[in-house]
Formats: sequence, C-alpha cells, structure tokens
Amino acid sequence: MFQQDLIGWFEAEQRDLPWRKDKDPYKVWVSEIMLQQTRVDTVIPYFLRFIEQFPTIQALSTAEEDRVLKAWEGLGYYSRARNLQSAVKEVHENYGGIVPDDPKEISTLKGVGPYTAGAILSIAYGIPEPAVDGNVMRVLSRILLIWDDIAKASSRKIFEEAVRRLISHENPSYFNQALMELGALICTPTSPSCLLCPVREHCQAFQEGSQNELPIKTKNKKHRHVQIAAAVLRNDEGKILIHKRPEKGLLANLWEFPNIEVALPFVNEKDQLKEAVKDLYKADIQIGGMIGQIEHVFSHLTWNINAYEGKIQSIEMESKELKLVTIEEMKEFTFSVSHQKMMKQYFEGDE
DNA sequence: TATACGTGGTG
DNA sequence: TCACCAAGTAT
Repeated sequence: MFQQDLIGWFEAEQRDLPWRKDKDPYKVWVSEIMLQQTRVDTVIPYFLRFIEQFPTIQALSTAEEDRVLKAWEGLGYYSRARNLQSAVKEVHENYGGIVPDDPKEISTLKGVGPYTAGAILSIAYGIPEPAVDGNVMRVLSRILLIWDDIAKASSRKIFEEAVRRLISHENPSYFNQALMELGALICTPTSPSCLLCPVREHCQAFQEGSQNELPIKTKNKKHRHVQIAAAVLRNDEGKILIHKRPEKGLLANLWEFPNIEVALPFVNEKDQLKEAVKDLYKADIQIGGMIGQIEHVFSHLTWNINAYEGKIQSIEMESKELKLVTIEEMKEFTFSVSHQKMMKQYFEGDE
C-alpha cells in the first residue's frame, strides 16, 4: 500500500532535524516560515539561534522588531520575519497564545499561506490537511503522471486534491513530511534515484520511464540590472552614516549606506549621489575614491554597486531613519548581504 | 494571474 | 559561468 510504503520509509530514513524534536506548534511554525524557498542546511543554524533567542510565542511577541530582523539577517525574504512576528502577536493577543488548529483561522495569520497552514495543522496537530510545496508537486507529478505546469498558480489545487484523496488519516503528519522528504532525498529535480525509491512500484512515471520529463515547469524570465552608487560616509569623529530603508518593498526596514539608483551614465554618478544625499539627508558631503565594485544578484534583479568612501562636512540629524554610528554600534543593525559586502570592502581597504 | 521578494548552493 | 534552484506568500 502506497501510504504504508511511504510512511515506513520516512520512519526509517528521515533526517534528524532540530524542528523534529517535538511538535510544539510555535516551533513547527517558525521552521516552516524559515524553510520557505530556503535550503534545510541554511535554515538549521538560524532556527537554533532564533528559538534560543525567542523560545516561545510570548518571547517573540514582546521582542523588538529590530532584534527579530537581526536574527533573520542573511536569511533573505525579510518580510517573512516581520509577518511572523505580527502573526505571533495576533496569536498571543487574540488566541490566548494558542496557535489555532482551524484551517480558516490559521490561514488568516500574516505569512501563513496554503502550504504553511497545511504543514502546521498536519505536523503539529495531526490534522489531515494537504501541505503542497515544490517537492510535493514534483513527487506527485511523477507518481500520478500529472502534466500540468507546476509554475502556474492554478496547478496547486490539483495537487491539493490529489493529497486529499491520498493522505493517511492515521498519520497525516508523517504522510506530508514523507512526501517532502522523498522529494528532497530521492525524487530530486534532476536524476531522481528511482532504484532507491520506496514507492517506485506505485509510480506511473517510473513505469513508463518519464520521470526525467516531469514535472513540467515553465522557465522564468531573465531579470533586470540596476546600477547603484553608494558611499560609506564618515564625519570628523569617524562615525558612519546609515539609513533605514522604507517599511515596504525590497529589504524593507533594513539598514543601508546612502545610495542612489544611477539614472544617467557612469560619469556623473558621484555628483548625482552627492546631490541626492544633500536633498534626502540635508548633508553636505565630499565623495572620495572608490572602495569597491559589488555585484549582488537577487531573485528578480541584479544590483551593480559602485561603492565610494566619503566625508561628511555638515549634516542635520532629524530623521529616525538616519543614524551616525561607530563601527562597533553598526554591528547591532541589520544590513542586507549586499551592504555587508560593501562594509567588507571598505574595512579591507581601511588598514 | 503575474510579479516582487533574498540568499547561497550546484551541475 | 550561470540558470536554476530550496519546505511560498502578498499583492
């Protein structure tokens, strides 16, 4: 029987992962958010530090957002962290600190979409709800010979219906986790290990030899490139000017060095940056030499940063989004990896 | 429905 | 080198 073969394999072969130590709905929740579009090996150290720092719903709901972002620094998709804290506060205040076990209720929480709702409900509460991620679509497309394009949003419900038909009501937690684990370890995107697969006898793609043609997934478009000019600016005390990014959009609420998107060609960018800093931050600055050129690739765009050093002649510090900090203080603020690269270039050239 | 949203690993 | 990816969600 398919369910038995799948779950039996999972019981024998599952990886020893820190979020599998218990079924605390809060910890399951944190792990599922971190694992969105993110590799297991990357998540492990973040999960351990995060749970150590914020062990309970109570702890996370009362934490400073800046500390939460700092704990997330380097993990990417930072709105996950802010949505998680917002949703945890909601549970703390309106659900008595108990993660709801109802599909409709849990789905109203920020950052909890159809996959995460199903994952928490099945893993923490043993409720037979589908948890369809990329692994599950890949595995089931092969087992059931489903040729729909998994890149299309409309395909997910096809797989959810399949899971509703197949899911073990005896152990929905292991059933869902086993599908994902199988996708991660055996039924991989390229060159799946069908000869090691515990359910190959149930797999229609294996029977007809089409496992390498599935799943169907259309390609994404190539992304755009953006030219950035940025500067590490110090005043006569040696303090460095940093700026908090807007609360929406790319790298929301993270800190950065003053920078602009270069509209006009290369030659003027130092002047453009100087003028922008004057307008935006009411600062008179002098931009000096280049400290580095950084390419930073996001999922949907690439930044090509020309980074300069510079001096602050005068500045009106009014805005909360602006700070002059020492190098030591700077470590307390959350920066994107692109700006960490700048920092590194600057300090390597500073010796 | 399509696009914005990060990062580091990989064949 | 580089496209593709890895336990998706919000808008």
